[in-house]
Amino acid sequence: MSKPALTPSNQQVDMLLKRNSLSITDSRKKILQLFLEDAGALAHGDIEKKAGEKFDRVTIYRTLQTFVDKGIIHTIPTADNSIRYALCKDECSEGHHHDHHIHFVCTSCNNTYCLDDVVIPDIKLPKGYTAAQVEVVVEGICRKCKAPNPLSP
Amino acid sequence: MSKPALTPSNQQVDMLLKRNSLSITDSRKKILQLFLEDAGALAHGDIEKKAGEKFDRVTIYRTLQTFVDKGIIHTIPTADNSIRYALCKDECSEGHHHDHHIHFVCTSCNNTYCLDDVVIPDIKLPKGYTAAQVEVVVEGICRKCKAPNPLSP
DNA sequence: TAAGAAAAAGCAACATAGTTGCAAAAGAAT
DNA sequence: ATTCTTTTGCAACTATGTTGCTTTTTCTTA
Repeated sequence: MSKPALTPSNQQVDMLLKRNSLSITDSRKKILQLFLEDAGALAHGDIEKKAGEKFDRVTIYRTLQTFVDKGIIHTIPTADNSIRYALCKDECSEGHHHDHHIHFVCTSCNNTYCLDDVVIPDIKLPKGYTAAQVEVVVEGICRKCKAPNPLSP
Repeated sequence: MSKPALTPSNQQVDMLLKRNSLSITDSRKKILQLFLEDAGALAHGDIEKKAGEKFDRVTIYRTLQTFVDKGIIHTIPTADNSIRYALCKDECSEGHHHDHHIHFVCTSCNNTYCLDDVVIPDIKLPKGYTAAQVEVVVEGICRKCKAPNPLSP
């Protein structure tokens, strides 16, 4: 079964905002809903399009920044110079992100997914280097885009 | 032994350009020298500054793109939405990059280094996902910034 | 080494992404 | 409902990157 894109209830979204001491506004609700509906990651541009020209660009920028600050979403580094955002898991809190999962960018559909179950392996650094955070971005073909080849399992 | 920042000879730079079937121009020589002198990675802005306002912005963009196309430099993904470039090792060729090393971003000096000796470990993806390339970016404190003799500010 | 062909640089204009200050509007609290 | 606070939208601005076209430089070869 693939994840159905069910619309999150208004209450669900409101609760999430309240839990983070954020006032409930149209733009925050709409943007948060977009994240909850979408399995992948969203860039500022995606949101601008999906929100249907309802909100000012600046509002979207500020809302995203607010969500990042609160630990609701996190940024994903990409090679193509566009910041993408995805929902954080519950362990994240204000000013304290724990993104210990890898990010997968599909070169076919151009979506970015958080693979929460894939653990980042230990990286042994040379002497003198201290790691604070490790980001792993894998490029390739995602499950959905995998060619419908009848021979492959 | 650490890499001394010796100025590469003109011939050395010219050879490198010729080997890649690139005509030898002032901007290409200058930019290539900057990469050879610098152990870390450079962003477009860094080059613009270091080149001393000698070249047009567009020329720098196009030169970097040319170098990437030829496999002389490669791009490094960063979280802060600025593309950085670093020299490729010899295995890279036109249209065929092999960046199997990790990238280290120092949060103190803000430099990016290619740690060529650190091998990217195997990442086991969920069923259905196919990896074409894996990018690992480690944030932390680099050797120079940790060193007891703080020479740079 | 001079002349023509090809490539690259420079310029201008445009496009996209992101930021800041401020007034108006919406949300929260009483 | 009124006040206070927060957020929004607007305008203007900066930074970053791209494209078309003309001039200059480099390469070729005679």
